[in-house]
Amino acid sequence: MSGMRGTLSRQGIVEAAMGLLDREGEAGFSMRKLARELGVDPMALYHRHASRRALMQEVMKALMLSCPLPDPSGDWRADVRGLCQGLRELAHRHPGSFRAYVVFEDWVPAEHLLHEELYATLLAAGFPARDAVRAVRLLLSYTESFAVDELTGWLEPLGPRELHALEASLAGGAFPAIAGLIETIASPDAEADFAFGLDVLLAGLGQVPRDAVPATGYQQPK
Amino acid sequence: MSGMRGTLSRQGIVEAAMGLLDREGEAGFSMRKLARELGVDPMALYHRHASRRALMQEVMKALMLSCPLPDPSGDWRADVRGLCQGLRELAHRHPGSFRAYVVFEDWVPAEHLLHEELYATLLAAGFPARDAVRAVRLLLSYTESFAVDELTGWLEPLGPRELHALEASLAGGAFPAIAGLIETIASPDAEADFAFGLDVLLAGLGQVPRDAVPATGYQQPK
DNA sequence: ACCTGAACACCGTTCAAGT
DNA sequence: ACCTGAACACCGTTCAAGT
Repeated sequence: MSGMRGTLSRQGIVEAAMGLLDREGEAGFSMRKLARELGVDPMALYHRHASRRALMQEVMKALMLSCPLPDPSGDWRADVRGLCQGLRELAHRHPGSFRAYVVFEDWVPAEHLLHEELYATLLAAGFPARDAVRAVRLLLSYTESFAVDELTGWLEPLGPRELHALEASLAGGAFPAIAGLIETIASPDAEADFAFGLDVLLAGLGQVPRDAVPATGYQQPK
Repeated sequence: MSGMRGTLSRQGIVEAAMGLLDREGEAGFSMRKLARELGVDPMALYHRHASRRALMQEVMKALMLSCPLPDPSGDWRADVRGLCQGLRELAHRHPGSFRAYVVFEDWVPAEHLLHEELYATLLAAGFPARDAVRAVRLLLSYTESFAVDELTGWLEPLGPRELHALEASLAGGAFPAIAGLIETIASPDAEADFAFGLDVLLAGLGQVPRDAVPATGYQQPK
């Protein structure tokens, strides 16, 4: 892209933007920096994308189009787990873009690919419409929050400096519960913690809809 | 604050910053605009707060200090619900600051007040340390995500323009599950949806830790 | 001790001009 | 048709100067 003479393809700009975002984070991203990397005048970008926001939408689209979507297995719980895990892997592959995606206030049709799989899985498992919509919101916001926490470093063991800062903030004894949990807080385990959350959600989803009586005749998924 | 001659108290700046943030959102906030509102030179602010980031930390502190913390009732589920509901109300009261808080990458000791209540509640309910820490992460990220979605408007019924945009994005029939759920997606109910998610989490939390072996870590229940 | 104001190195974006 | 470059209205922050 960078060396191509006079040619700034729409897609080339989007890929470069995604790379810059992933390398430097949203705070480190700017249209001017992107243009510098591509070796063009900043305004050349505006010929292909009307604004920074429009370009961001294209980046989000590219991001969501590259979200892994494992094939259905027949077991809805396994499928839900796989789809959430795929989204989490996307976050690991594209940390800056993923973070920007989660914070971004617009939606983008490319999200439909993942949503469709989740909805289809839950509907096939017998969830009534309302519960399926709520469950998907729950699963996505869990996975997105968890992944963003990972990217921020909140699921890595605390270093001595961070541990000391935490201990210092507890001085005075006003927070006995936190103080008693300090070793646990200091030693998270991203894989096990993520699995725990999914298990809680799946267990809860298997229980709660029982009392909902939808028009369509709901069977509790087992 | 604005008219006080020559006096810029630390707290006055923080309150004005919180107000500006809530009124205009993070994108609409700047040190210069804040100074303009306070009727001082932008650099006067730096005399009290070393940087925008430091000021933001003070805003986050003030925000978390004003989080409602309902008294314990003896029923851990009710207490968890109340604490999450309090956090959600904080978001409604301080939309811009809350959003900034969720996106903010630093933590602030004032968060301990809410965390302590949640940890104490769960520990008293018999949760082992590891599960309590995981549960608190789960409950907080659920509530924060939900509240941010509310602030973004994703829990208000879709207007005709938005509905049309969604329908247009489904043209071609590639997303039958979404298409079938369109009316449900278009008519969320913030109160009921929030309660549903809490019910799922509480039901799941009541199930999952039972099989966990506290000392060694988590084993997946079947 | 506290506030000011010029200055620096940035932003996103508009617009007229170049090829 | 596509790119450029000056310009505008912003940023956060440094630093020397004022009171």
